[in-house]
Amino acid sequence: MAKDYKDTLNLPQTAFPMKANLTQREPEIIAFWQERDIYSKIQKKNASGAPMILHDGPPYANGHIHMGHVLNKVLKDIIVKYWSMKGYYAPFVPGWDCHGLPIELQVDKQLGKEKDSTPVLKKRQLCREYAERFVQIQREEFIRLGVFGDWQRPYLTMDYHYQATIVEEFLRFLKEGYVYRGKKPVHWCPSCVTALAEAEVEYNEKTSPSIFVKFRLDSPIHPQKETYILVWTTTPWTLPANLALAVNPEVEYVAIETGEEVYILAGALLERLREEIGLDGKVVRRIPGRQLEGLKAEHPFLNRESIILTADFVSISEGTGVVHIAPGHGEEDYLLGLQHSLEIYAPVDDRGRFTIQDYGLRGMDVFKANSRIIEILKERGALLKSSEITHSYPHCWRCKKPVIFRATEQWFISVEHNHLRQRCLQEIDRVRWIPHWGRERIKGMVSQRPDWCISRQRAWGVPITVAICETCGRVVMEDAFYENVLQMFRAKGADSWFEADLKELLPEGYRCECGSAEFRKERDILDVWFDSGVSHAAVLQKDERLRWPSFMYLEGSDQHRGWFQSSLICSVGTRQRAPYEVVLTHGFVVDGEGKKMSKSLGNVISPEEIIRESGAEILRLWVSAEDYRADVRLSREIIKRLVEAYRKIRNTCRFMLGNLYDFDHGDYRKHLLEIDRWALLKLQKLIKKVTKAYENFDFHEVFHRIYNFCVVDMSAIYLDILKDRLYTFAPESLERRAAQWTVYQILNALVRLMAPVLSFTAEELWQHLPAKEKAESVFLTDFPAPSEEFMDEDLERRWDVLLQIRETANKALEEKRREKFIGNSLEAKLRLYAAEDIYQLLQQYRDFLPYFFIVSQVEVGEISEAPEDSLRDEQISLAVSVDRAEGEKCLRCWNYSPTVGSYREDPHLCSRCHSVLMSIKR
RNA sequence: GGGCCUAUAGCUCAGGUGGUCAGAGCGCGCGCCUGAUAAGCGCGAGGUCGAUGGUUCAAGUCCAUCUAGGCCCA
Repeated sequence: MAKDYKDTLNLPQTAFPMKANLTQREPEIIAFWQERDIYSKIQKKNASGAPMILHDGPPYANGHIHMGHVLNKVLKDIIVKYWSMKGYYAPFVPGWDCHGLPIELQVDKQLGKEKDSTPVLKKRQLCREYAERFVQIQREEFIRLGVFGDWQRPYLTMDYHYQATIVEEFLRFLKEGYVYRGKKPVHWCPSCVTALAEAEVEYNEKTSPSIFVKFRLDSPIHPQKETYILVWTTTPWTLPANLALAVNPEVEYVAIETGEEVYILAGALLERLREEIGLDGKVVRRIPGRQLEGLKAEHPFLNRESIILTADFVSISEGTGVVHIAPGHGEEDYLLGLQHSLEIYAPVDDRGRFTIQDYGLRGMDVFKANSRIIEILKERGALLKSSEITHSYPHCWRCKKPVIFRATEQWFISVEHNHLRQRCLQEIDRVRWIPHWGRERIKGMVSQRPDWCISRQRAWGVPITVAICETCGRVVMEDAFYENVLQMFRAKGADSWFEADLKELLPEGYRCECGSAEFRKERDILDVWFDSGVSHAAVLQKDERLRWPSFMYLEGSDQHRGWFQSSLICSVGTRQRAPYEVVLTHGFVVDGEGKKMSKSLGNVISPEEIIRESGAEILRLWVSAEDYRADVRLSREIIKRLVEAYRKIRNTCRFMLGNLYDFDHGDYRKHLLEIDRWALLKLQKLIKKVTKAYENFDFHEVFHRIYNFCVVDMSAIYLDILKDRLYTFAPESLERRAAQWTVYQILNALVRLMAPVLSFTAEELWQHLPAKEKAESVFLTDFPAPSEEFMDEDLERRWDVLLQIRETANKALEEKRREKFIGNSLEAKLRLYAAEDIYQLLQQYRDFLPYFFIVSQVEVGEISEAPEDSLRDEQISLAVSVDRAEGEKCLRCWNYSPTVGSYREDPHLCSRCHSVLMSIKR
């Protein structure tokens, strides 16, 4: 029985487990961070560093977090951690958006029948409790992701001081003349009895009537026959509010003559309408749209005239090319109405019921009234055709019922006042948008957007704190009054407004300019987008932890219309500049096929299930691996791949750690072999690339670089080759120490490079990393900097060639393995045949080559000597052939050597191992 | 319907200014090893670069159209 030499080897030893068991370990690491208060220590350490403020956009305090939240918060966390390790002062103060309709509707739902009888303050209290609950839930969920931040002191838009700031900012707009009251058609939900913001409306399929109506022209173009202009609409209920008809000035219209009548419509649509509504008759005239302008038509069933106007928005892609205009019931109608001084007329009440007497319409629900209107048209002979169509129609995002467009009294912020729109556009040009197209996107929106409707007729929000004269309707503009309001808000929150007595807030004896002393409180509340829009003032400016303006806002691309824009308007309007220098946006989370995640498709993957199955670290890896500029895909397969990638990175680090168990921490840089220098060179290049990737927010490159470094440079090349040296050399030999020193440098840097992304694993590794002295947490260390000492381009060039030769050698070895000529590569002796440069290179590395190829022996010859059956690399004129290694297998190092058998007491040892054992014994 | 965006192997990603740019890693298949072992190593097979036209001597790479998908808006 031969001796077992295993215990004479230096095999890796580490307590760092191969199996991550993230689900269990992550909470322990979080507890470690919390107990040691690492976040605060980071802030203290960087207190004097240059500020880099990433201002957290507040998620809505409703529901559990989903993948979109994960993507967003982890991206922020990666950036903040990177900045922090770079020494910048980069605190992270998370926030929540707490007011608004969704929460109020949840509370209404819980209240059931009592919702209408519940006093407003009671309801607000319930809303507050509801929001509080989800703030706690989401906070825990965000912490669970390993996101660093001041979680004990987040900002909430319902905090009293925040609410006070909302009022303060609103008053700035008021005092500077941006705020006005006006009638304007807004999305109105008759079921929720409120105006809705754009963001509160969603488009779903709906079946509507599709009717063709004729309006009789006052001035017929035919001597005997009446002339009618044809109109198509899908909202018959808006016809009572019809005040005009619009044609496109650039379009050619035709008059066609039928039996008794003449009809006018767009020429391009004639053929289609012949089929669709059975229009017959021949064209008797062609009329440019602009010539129709100013003509007058009769309302089909009311005693009113309808003037013909021209408008560019009239399209000839459907209908008749003539649009019925009701300025009180449509955005474009409204704008056209303003231009021509039409009344903004909307005879519909809060609950969507008609307020006009005619035809018994009063009190009738407008959607139900459609059929009645159609009947009336039929009776009046004004209906040409009636059918139904299914089309995309706006619905209330909460109650899911169709909404109407209805002119009501609302509060607005004018985007034209003081050239606000222009100033915003200038700021947009100054800000850096990532990706760059974000600029075009928000620019398009800002240049198109209408005035901001900031009022809502709901309970859960910050009231519009104005007092209005009962007599003349003037808004009180008295500073003392507003000072009192603000004092009250700071002390008692927004609820106080609802119970406050105006008389106590107004200066004693205060009278309106008109002489009246009677005032009423405004009851409308502010749009929640105003709440979050002023976070720059409430948080960045007032919170001593932060600075105004911020460096970066980072949200999903939907926020071009949302928070990026409301923040911009709020900040430019009052402070002349954007609250951010850089805006970074990410796409949306979609499934493996690129489809959106939805319950109905059944393709939703929740963060909770991934964390439960694989750990939050896998989610973090997912965030960094994907290119967030486009939509981000998530599927079971993607997670599976990432789990495997994670294991590879972890195991590579574990192996390095295992080989450092007895490292003495001396400085062995003077004793490095060239391959160590090569590994360190690769490390420097990695540090440079990864740093650049972090700087450019290209996190998927961070992942790919680190991963490839682990897989290729380390695992497949350097570490594989290093095993012989680490295991078989004398523990304290300079060669082995040099290898350990190199491994230590690499691991120490690698851990910090990955820390912003793989935070849990980096911390776990850090705690296992042997060192004389080290920081308490990996996050209290500096981000690695490349060392020029190891940048050696000549070395790199030589090694590129050597590695190419190694590939060819591997192919040759594989061939022999297939033939069962060898198994382990150590059973082989390689013969390399090369010419000129390559020959010289190989000669130069002669002694190192067996280790490099992990074979027992290597011989180098001239290319001309290469045998016929050798494997050739055409690119570099190289030939490789494989023989059995000479000598016997050394039972210690497993290399084959003729020296095995030379030692009587150890007949199975090679000379190298023999001398190692001798030295150890000594 | 409009604005912005995306589309390279099964997966995640590379591919300045058009001319070895069709790549990497993973996965998969086939082996080796058993001293990183629920690990490690090697080799191999995979793509008409979403589709169709066009510009050009030459196009994933420029232009147009279309298809699919996403966000926002109507």
